Amino acid sequence: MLFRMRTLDLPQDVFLDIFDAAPVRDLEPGEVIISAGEPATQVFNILSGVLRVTRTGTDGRRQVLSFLFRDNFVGLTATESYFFSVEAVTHARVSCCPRRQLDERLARDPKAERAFLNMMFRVIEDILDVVYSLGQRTAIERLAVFLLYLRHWRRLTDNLADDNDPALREIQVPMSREDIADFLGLKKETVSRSFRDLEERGLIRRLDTHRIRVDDLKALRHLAGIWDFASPRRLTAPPGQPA
Amino acid sequence: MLFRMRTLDLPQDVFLDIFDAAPVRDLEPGEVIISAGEPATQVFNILSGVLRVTRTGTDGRRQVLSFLFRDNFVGLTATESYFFSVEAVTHARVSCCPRRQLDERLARDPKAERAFLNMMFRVIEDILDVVYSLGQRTAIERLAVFLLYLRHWRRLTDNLADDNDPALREIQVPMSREDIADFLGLKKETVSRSFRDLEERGLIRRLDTHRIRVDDLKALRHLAGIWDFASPRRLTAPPGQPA
DNA sequence: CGGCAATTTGATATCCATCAATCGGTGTGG
DNA sequence: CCACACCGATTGATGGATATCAAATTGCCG
Repeated sequence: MLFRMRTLDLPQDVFLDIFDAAPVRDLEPGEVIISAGEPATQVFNILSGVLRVTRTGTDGRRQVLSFLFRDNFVGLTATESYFFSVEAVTHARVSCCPRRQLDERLARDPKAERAFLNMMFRVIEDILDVVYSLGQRTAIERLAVFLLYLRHWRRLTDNLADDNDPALREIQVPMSREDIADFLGLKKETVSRSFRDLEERGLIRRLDTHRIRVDDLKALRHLAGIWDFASPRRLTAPPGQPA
Repeated sequence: MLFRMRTLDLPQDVFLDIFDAAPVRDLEPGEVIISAGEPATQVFNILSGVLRVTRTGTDGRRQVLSFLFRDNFVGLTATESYFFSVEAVTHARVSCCPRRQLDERLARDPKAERAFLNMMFRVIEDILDVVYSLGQRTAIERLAVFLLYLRHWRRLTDNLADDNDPALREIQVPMSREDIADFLGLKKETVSRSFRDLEERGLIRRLDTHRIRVDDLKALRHLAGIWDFASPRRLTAPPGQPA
């Protein structure tokens, strides 16, 4: 499915080398690389840009299952066909590898398979966070979590080890309000209003549609009920940090 | 995390034999076998009964992440400690195995590891169904999906290969309204009202609190927007069935 | 600068939550 | 066996959060 390959704290790239020789594809915003229902023959590794994984019901309701960032990958399924679609949100570069090749690699190399398995656990834990958000959190709380999620991925893609790095005072929001809404189980108008609420409460400042300045990170984290997305996930401030 | 070990269509029990010699524990309703935060030292295989996997926020909001049925198992995590709790819903029997033993088994036996990996994919797909439900479906639709989900598990635990088996006209609902609510992201009163709505629409009949008769399975499936939970998951009726 | 699409904002409607009362089954003690 | 108490479920009345519909504004691209 969708994988998180990059973390600040784990050895990585244990099997990403299958993508080394793979062809690279450049994607325009909106371009589709996986369509629900097609045979699942390829896996992709994201080199740059942001993509979205979606599932759309017969009545047109769409759920964004995940966004994909650098070094994430998609495409592996238990079934013979994809049950989700994947499209570019921004300009993006992905490398494409036949699924068979990954299968063989995993079958041949126990270490790779083990690494893969561990990442599956991470993925499950990530998705369960989403389940908790959708089930229990209010609109503004979901948005707070989402902003921290974007901040987290910015940290990973840009290799910013320091949580206080000044670059992290601004959060890049590459996707549309509608994408955010479909990810958070809300409507785009509600997302807009929740941004305004966060701004009125003094937690953030909207610089423009796709750039948010964080004015009160502590309060944002408190509202989100989560400290960060690093693993192990912290529900409270790490020791040494002001709670 | 939480695993689906039993399906109607896949070879199974590839590595469940580690549980053969494991000690068995009998659980009273409400009894806890895993507490969030504890070191993740054990894995469990459910022999009978129903359990729930929950995650509770610091403010007391609780999300039921999953229910567990026969031949499901729980306990493996990417982290050193559990980030969820597991309690018995009904009387239940589980067999308990040191996590280390499972780890070693998977490390030693590539076939087991591969089977494990495949089931992880199933789990992810199941959870993504939940994500879609929580994000896009209304209360009554979520309940319709939930009833089909219980029906599906009844089929698996009782080995009812025939989808039209008369035993499946009644759905057993072992958990409380509050458990259902916390699973579906609703409140218990809303669950009650949605049951009544389904009854007023003629789709079901409440025989008693924990037994539901299905009067119009086709309509229930249509409302749920899903045909069944078998894999590959069908969004429409299988060929040969009346749509 | 003009025009289109995305976003924001406003007014209202709907769905679900909340608060409160009643119902119904179960177990206990008289 | 019945009265009572307790707990979960149901139902009712009301409130609040989010959706919907519509308009105004902003941003973006030619």
